[in-house]
Amino acid sequence: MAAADLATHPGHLARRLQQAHHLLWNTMVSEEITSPQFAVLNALVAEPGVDQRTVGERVGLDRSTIAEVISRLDRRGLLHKVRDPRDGRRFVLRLTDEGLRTHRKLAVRTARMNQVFLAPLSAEERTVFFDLIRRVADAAEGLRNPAEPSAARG
Amino acid sequence: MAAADLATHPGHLARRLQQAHHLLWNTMVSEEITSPQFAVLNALVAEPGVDQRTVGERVGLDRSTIAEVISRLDRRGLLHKVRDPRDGRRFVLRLTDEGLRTHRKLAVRTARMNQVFLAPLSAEERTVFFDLIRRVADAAEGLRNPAEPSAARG
DNA sequence: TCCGGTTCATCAGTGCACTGATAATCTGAG
DNA sequence: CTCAGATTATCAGTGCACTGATGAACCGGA
Repeated sequence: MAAADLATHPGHLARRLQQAHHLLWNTMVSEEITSPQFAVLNALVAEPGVDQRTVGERVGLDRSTIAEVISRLDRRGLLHKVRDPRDGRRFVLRLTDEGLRTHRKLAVRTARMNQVFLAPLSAEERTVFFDLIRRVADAAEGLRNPAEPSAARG
Repeated sequence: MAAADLATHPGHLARRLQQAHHLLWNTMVSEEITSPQFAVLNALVAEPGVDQRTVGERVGLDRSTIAEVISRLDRRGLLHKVRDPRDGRRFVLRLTDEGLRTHRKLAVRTARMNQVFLAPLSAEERTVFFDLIRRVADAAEGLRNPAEPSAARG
């Protein structure tokens, strides 16, 4: 078995794509707030008052990672984290004014960055790009929980 | 500015794609050797005796990360790292027999995993998938070093 | 009321990934 | 030969990401 060509390895391409994105993010969006952190702010704009686990589900982060991201946002004063009076296990999360301002500012820059990032592709290609990646990612995630609704479609 | 739909954010998709890959890798290839570690082994099969920096360049990892990955492979006895007698700054890297065996074994499993990973796509779509990702990643990396050979084609 | 099972959050451990600073080494100009 | 600048590797610091183990809280049934 000789050396393989990494250019045909989707895992390697996925990593390169993320690195490329990270590079653009740092230069065009923010050096303070990372992309996952923005995703959390965004999720809390859409659903104020949800708990940590739910936010993790929305943005695709596991329980440990989401805990760290949220604690950083908390330390920076971008969100509040208060115990749910109706369920002592949960924390209810809500953006502060500062968090809301930050989200607004970064949302604009993020849109600009996405334009630059996707500039090499035509409008059509972008649609395909999203579609293909989503299909591959969805399928792999589906393998994790092997068929929940067994009665859904015989 | 309301909440954005992350499904149209390439950065978010890139992260999800990598997570999906990580999941499959762990279950189908190895829990010990990670995908970046395999990439390093693979690079050393292709070019035995190169230095650390060059390997990093081949697999797309920066100087710090490649140093850590290599030190882990070294600790596991998968490669040798000896000072270059002709240049005291460098280390010459070479796979051990164990490293070679590991690469052979994982190369087979990696090929199988890639089949499963790409199963949702037709042969045509896979070509497009690779092409689109590569173009986006290349373009973003190109923005980092703005035009090296200024005299090449003026 | 108590008890078992589930859920939410945290902690410990490991590994990838980047930047900026530092030290050792090499190289070329003088 | 000597010094300045470039190159190679390391270290410190920060942050994402996962698993497995632990503890607190909830919920349903006996």
